[in-house]
Amino acid sequence: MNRTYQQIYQIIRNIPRGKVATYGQIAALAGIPGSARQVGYALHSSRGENLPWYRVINARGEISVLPDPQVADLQHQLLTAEGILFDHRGRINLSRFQWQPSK
DNA sequence: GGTCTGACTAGGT
DNA sequence: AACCTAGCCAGAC
Repeated sequence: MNRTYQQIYQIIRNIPRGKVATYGQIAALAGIPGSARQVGYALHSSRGENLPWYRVINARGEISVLPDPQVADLQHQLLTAEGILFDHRGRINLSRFQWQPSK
């Protein structure tokens, strides 16, 4: 595993309970702004890492289209269990629930 | 080593 | 607000 992936994982581990972060946000924090896709890839190849992967969502506040719909369902449950609310279209209010590091 | 794919995003329409 | 497009770059083949 390379250093960038480790940074990505470390950042995700820092997302506090009850908050979410976007792929692009994590990419920027990991020093690879504009490379949100790589964050998605890092997650995809991270099964086994001890990560709150479910706190990572896309920039529109939605659970991304995942390879496995059951995983998306699980993600929805886990977030709800932390007190994060979804609107009737399945979207999270980012201005309310997005993690604001160092602020 | 060229091409294609995709847990994405910002910007334009 | 929804849809389209170009840009993105690590893996898979």
